[in-house]
Amino acid sequence: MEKYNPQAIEKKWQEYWDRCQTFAVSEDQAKEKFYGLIEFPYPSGAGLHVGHPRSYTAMDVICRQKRMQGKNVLYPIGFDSFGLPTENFAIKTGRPPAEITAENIATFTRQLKSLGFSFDWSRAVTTSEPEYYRWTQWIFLQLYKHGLAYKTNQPINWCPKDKIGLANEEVVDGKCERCGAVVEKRNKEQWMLAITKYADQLLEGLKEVDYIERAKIQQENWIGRSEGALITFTIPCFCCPDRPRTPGAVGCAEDRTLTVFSTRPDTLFGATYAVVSPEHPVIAPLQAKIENWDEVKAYIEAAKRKTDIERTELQKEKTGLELKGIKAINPANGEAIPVWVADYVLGHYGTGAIMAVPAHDERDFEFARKFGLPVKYVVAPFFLTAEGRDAVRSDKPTVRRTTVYAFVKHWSEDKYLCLDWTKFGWHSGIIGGIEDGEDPETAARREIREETGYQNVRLVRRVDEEVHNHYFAAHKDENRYAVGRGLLFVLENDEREPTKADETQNHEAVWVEGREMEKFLNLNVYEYLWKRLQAPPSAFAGEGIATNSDFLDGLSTAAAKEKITRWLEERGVGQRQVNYKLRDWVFSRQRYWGEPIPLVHCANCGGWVPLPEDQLPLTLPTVEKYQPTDTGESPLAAMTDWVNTTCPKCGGAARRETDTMPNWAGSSWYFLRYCDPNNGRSLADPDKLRYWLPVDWYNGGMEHTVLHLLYSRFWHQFLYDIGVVPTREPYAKRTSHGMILAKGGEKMSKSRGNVVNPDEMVAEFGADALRTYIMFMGPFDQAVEWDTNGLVGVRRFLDKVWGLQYRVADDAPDDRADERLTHVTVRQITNDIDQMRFNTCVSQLMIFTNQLASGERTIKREYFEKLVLLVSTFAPHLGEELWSRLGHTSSVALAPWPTYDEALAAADEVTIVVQVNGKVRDEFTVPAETPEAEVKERALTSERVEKWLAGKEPKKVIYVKGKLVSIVL
RNA sequence: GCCGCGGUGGCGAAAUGGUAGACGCACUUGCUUUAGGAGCAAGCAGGGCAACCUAUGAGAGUUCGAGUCUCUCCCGCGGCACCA
Repeated sequence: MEKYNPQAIEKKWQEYWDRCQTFAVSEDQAKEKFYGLIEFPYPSGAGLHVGHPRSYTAMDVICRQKRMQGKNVLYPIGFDSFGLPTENFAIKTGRPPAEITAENIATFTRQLKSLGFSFDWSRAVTTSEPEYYRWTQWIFLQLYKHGLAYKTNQPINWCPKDKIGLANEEVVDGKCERCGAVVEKRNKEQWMLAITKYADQLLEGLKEVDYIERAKIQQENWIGRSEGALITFTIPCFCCPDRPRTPGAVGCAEDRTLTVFSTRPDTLFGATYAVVSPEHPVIAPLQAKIENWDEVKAYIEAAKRKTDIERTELQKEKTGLELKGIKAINPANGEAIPVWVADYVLGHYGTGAIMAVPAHDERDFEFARKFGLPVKYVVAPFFLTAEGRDAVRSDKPTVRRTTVYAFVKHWSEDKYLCLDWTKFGWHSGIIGGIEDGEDPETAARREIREETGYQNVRLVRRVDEEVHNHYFAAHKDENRYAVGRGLLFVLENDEREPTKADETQNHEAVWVEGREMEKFLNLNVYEYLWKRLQAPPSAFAGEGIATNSDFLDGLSTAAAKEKITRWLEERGVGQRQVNYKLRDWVFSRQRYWGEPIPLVHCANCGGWVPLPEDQLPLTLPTVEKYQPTDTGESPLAAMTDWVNTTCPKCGGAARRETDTMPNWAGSSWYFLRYCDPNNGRSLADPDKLRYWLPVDWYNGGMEHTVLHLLYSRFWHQFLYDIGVVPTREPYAKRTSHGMILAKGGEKMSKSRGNVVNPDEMVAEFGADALRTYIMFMGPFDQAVEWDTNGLVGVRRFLDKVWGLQYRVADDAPDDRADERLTHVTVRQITNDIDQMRFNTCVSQLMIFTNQLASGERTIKREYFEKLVLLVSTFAPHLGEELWSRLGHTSSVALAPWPTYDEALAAADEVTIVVQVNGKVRDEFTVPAETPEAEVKERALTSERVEKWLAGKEPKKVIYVKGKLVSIVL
């Protein structure tokens, strides 16, 4: 008997796959295709990380299964080879990035091949190769020609020490990733891609794809769509002070306007001040009229000087300043409100100005409290009782009432006077109607006296907003629409008069402990008011019914939004507006190691001229120094003979663009190139794209679910719109793997010295053991900690599988237990792979193997063959070796996926558990098809159960087929 | 603060609302072995002599029955972070 020697067999089969091109595919119309994709690696100098094989093995298992199930499987690989680490290494060593990249790719290739992935290596792409980036440049030109690429002055991250523009990814906590200097904002001309034009499409497309929920949510949040309205306030002139402030009226030519964006235009009547961001253009022209200009100027300048770090640190405490002498006229009611400047309002979102509604926005509320600005409630929380005995009845009239809801605290103890309505099942505080001419406080005092007899109360606190409540009042046999106010009193002493019988016939006054109140109260209005009175004052940001809002009164938030927006539009002082958080994509990098932007600037032609497509690729020239120049331009800018060129349009002198593209460019379309990697005429042949697209299943890291996914979807949707690709969405399905952490739950990193090297693991335990262990570690989508001991255990399992080959005998006797477990296992693996439940797959394979290995017996060939087929997806080299030893001459990767029979997987006997009052008291085994009555009878007559029955007659006996009998006494 | 994901033995973890802890690691005992990160057999949540009892972050609820469903809270991780 030979020993399992992974090092030998793994090498043997890797050479076999290379030689036979086992995994090379072509478009085969007769077969159903499956396109599995993993994020291609960035070939860093550090080599492969153990995190890479988690994703690659998982997709490899899936692809191997699909292949065995008869699909034409494309599982490609490539290298995302433009990037900063290589460039930084080049700057440090003076070696050309292309050379460094080639070395790193060689290392990665060796490492990837040593792990036995079923990649189609013949399709490998490298983004830094001119044959590849020729098409990246081509796509850019299409974007440019369709008006989606433009150059603009844009603040960028500037490192004052390195004198270089930094990409967002290079800024960590507001500091330069490399030198630690605090990053400044500087304006620089930048190429931008108008991804915001695709915001709605990108959002819409998410509905038709099968992405894990959190990836969708993150994309939605990033796009950040919000619907609302632009509302124009007037900043009136000073020349005609007596002019009446008619809402929406056209005034003097000296009037200025201030337009704000709000998602809650329904709260317009609650706007008590307006705020502009420090960079808002309305401020400067008003300089002469702002009485405290010096102060304002200083504030604005201080805000400009603040770095990102300071802004985030100072976030807790809001600052701001009133523009004294300036007022803004609310277009809805003509009210003049103060205008403030504050940096809690962002210059780049919406219009850079807001109407502040402190009653209904937490941030405005906080600001208003700090600066003593008024708070006006215009939305009332609304409770509609739709179910139960208090549900509004359509056959009864609704009566409108104004009501007070009062809580009365005991004079010394923490308990409250409440009403217990025994007949109606209500638990409330003191409640009563407000009579004509009464204010809520007087009404509450009167009700307290009438309903409880207590005489002396003192008002402690009131809830500012109205509360609306629509319910059926059983004691009056009518629906009530109650508009109420909440008040909290404290009882001063125990002076009490007798109450009239007719006041108290329905309810009884009771004392309830403070901590019991939440449980005691069972009417939603009271529960709400109780919580509101316990908590510190705050804004009510929810939806409800408009109040104190003139013609909006009584409307729901949705209806009020609609009505006010139309009203504003009719008067030309507002309009519907959709806003996005998403901003255009900064596409320039002042770097060397990226795709050159194929444009030239021609003074004669008056601007940018694209290179003709037949002149692509515009190759990256060889430079001597990779160091950025003093001006912060790309090293390319120093190459005058490259920069100075002729204009393709007019033939005159022109200058090349020296910015390069960001790292995201090449990875935004690589999955298209895989479909036709050597095409010299187009980025890929349309027929091939039509065959392979969309990607059926794309797995990658959570860190790429926002930017990479969004950028590549944007490019793809654009390419769809111009007819280059056949599908609107690139990826039909997207999943994500959890990270592999070092022992102790830390991230693996060179500086911590806790990096696990896959090469060492392969050398010691074999690639198959490593792959299987990585799949066994834990749930695929969760972070897991590395533990080499676990790898030892998996290696033992593979040893055991290996050993089984010597037990196979064609004359082995039938064994029902083996047969059943074979079918159960095939069924489970078949289903679990698709659910990415790889850890339970491996468990099941272990259970199956353990059973076959148990005892001293021979095993049937059929069962072992099925085991080998299943194991081959996780441990392909071992699978191939055993498969060939079983006498097969073609690759196990191309063998048909094993089948199972539901009937043979079913148990012949089942264990029935007997519960008495929910506790397990006995169990017994019966044939699977035993009738219910018989099982119940056996359960009820079992000796152990009878002991618990103690002669009592069961109230209920529940039977769950094949599982349990539950007896309720 | 908001959003998302988690919390189960010494550890990684299993468990269509139906016997909690499958499978693996570590550990213990025995056999075998010149040796081993080797093999085989048995044990392994806690308490109790036992019958049994108690256990899935805490507490309530729904249910004949809850790790699983509902609510409230605590803790950990990840993302966003004044987005009007």
